[in-house]
Amino acid sequence: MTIRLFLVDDHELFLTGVRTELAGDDSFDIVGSATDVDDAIGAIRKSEPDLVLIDVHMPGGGGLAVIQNVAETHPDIRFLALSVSDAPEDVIAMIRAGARGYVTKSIGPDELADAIRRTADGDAVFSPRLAGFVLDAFAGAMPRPSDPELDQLTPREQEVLRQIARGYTYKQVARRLSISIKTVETHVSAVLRKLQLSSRHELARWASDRRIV
Amino acid sequence: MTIRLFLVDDHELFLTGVRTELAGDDSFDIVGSATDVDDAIGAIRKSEPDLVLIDVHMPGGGGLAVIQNVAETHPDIRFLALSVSDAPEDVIAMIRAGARGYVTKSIGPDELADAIRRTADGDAVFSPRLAGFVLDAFAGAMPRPSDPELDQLTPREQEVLRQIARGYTYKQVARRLSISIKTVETHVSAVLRKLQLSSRHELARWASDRRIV
DNA sequence: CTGCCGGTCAGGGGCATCCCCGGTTGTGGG
DNA sequence: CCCACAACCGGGGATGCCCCTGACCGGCAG
Repeated sequence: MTIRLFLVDDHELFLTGVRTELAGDDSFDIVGSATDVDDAIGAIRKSEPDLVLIDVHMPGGGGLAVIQNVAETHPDIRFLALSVSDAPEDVIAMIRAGARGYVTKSIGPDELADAIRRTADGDAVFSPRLAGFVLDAFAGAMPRPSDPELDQLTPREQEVLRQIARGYTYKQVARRLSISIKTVETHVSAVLRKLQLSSRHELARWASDRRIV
Repeated sequence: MTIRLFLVDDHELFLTGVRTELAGDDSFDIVGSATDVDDAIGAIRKSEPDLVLIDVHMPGGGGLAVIQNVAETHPDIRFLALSVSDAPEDVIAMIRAGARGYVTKSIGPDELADAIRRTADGDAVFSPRLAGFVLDAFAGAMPRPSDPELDQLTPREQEVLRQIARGYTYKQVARRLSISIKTVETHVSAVLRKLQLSSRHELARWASDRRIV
């Protein structure tokens, strides 16, 4: 059984690469390709492929827009995301939109062919580096990457830390959390001591380094 | 006269795309390719191509490391950077390292062929979107992007701003610049007023947004 | 010569930050 | 039952931050 494949990527050269590499394999039938979001949506609806290999970053909304549009009318079409990015935000966004797999462009031709086959079969395929964190992210209601630095803070201290990192003064934090200024000071002192920092400025840096906002 | 070409990209599929698209054109002779930094350096030294088409972002130092290594022994080999990124830092870094051109991967096959030919001829080739800012950056000894926000600050105020943005206290800034704390306060007040900000926290954010460090 | 501007500095006040000390309440484990 | 701990709340003090007013100097344009 051949897999009817559709390719979407705004880089023509990359498109050519995939097309060339998969040409020798007669288990694939490339029924079309597109280099921008609007073309992709229209052409996929017409050609009704089994699977769409789709780039994440494209002008006009990216792969996200394509998946969301096509899935409304054709929920049976599967999507395999293919991107240079291995950023958690991108992966999460694509999976949420409905992509059944996500591989980075550093993948080799053989692994790509295998990934396509397995995704078409119903598997969820991820590049090795991504697999771990995707499982973390979705296992049991998002139990966070568990930072040992952050874990030594009590829940309330973490809450105060987030507010301070956003630039609020003690007074503002107190009002937002409905506690007294003195309590905020207590928590901040504890946070600074536990994290070996000495001022709210360092704290703000520390937090932004860890994307806590 | 055929151009001896060497390809470097950690994405095999992209490599295939370029190779396939350029195969029909007999003005190019692709003498080799590599998918990582170390292989590239060795293979380029051996094959001595006229021009190297090189990816910017790669594990192990990226295209930068390749150019810097090869240029030491083979200053006659030209480099054309090819990247998904159109970030100024990347462009500047590659040009400084010695690349003779920089195009993004969204380029079409025909334009790529043309860019290679022109770079080999001695032209400096840039993707249209990049051309403007590259000229800005290098015109007349780097006269800064001249931020109108920053220009309304006196030189001394800008100096103090940088120190504050790095997280130093007034006292520390005073010592570092060999002036009194009161003078630092005066400058900071002026900066905050001119930039319509109200605290050193906002100032730190403002500065980090503009990469002033 | 007279302004004007950039850079320097001082006093004083208001508030923010951070630390020290102290305290109460509630929860859960030995 | 007691102890540890999280969360809450105080006083007081040292310092940092930010603003205001006012001042002095040197250079430069009108």
